Amino acid sequence: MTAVLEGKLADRDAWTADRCSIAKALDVLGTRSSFLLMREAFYGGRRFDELARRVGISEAVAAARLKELTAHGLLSREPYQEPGQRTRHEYVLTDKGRDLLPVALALMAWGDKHLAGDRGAPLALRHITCGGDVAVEVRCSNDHDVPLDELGVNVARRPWR
Amino acid sequence: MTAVLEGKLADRDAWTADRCSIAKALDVLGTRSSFLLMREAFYGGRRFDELARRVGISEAVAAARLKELTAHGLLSREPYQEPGQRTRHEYVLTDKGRDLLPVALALMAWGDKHLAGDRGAPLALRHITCGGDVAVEVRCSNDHDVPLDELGVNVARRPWR
DNA sequence: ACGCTGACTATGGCGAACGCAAGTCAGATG
DNA sequence: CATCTGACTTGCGTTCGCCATAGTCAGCGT
Repeated sequence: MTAVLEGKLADRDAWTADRCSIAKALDVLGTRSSFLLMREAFYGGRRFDELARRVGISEAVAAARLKELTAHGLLSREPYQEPGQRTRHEYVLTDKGRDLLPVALALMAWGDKHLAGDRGAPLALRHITCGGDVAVEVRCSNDHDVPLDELGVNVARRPWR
Repeated sequence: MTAVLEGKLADRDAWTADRCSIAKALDVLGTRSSFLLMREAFYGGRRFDELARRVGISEAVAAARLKELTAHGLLSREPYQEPGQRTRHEYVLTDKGRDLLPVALALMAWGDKHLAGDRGAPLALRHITCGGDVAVEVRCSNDHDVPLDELGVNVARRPWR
């Protein structure tokens, strides 16, 4: 009951996962606090102290993580000004950051299913335009659900040059 | 461009994310090495030294992480015996571990899109029963794709008692 | 000019994660 | 019985992530 390694990959000793995108992604989102800051960004958090407080981390750590996240391009630091206030900076999601949504929701769904206590999932997700429930799915281009044992893994065809 | 917080959640200060399933999931999968061990399990890795070597971590760390992962029920430690060999233990995916597939694939997809170098994604995923390409999607029960700004977040209706 | 507030920066300390190197232990093999 | 191998364990030192406290700095309001 695992994925099916095809082609060159069939010989497990002939390749290493050193270019693995999962590993690279984990280098960027290495820490709990980074990921939780992204969660707050999804929920609409923007201001420095608000983000730090909601995630429950010290300001020093928040500053460090936000610096990393902006350096990696997941958030951008934008100046803004409320009337009668001095100019400040807010942290807003970039496209790159927004593309993490499936990761966040997949993790949430897994936690809901396997880690939530007696009270079940704390949050419910809804598609606001149609009211349907929202889920993360592994699907193929012919609209099948793909379970692990039907998942084939290949070396990508090298795009020429 | 964020999720839409509905109901009680609309007042951001009236709730905390302390029961957040994302945070709980990150407590279990807190470290890079835990997650990469799960990746290897998806690829079919089972034996201790094989897992440690492929992930690129020391045996001491592998032992510690595998102990955590089995304690949390993501892997189970099963005895097995190859002919002419002594009995050993292998680490196999449980249902709980297998359910992490969407998380792993979502992370891989994100890395492929945003972190892969010139050479693009290193691996290609295929549905072996139909040949279609595989992707992770955020979808609603009426089969719409759900982008972030159409995602409504509510307090879950408490299942009675 | 002075204070206030939001957004940080600096310092010190702790525990967790890790690598490396060495040691243990069980059981099949010779 | 001695050896060998896979599966760990132990010990040590380093780095990393984090907290707590205190300090800085910019500019709006008075």
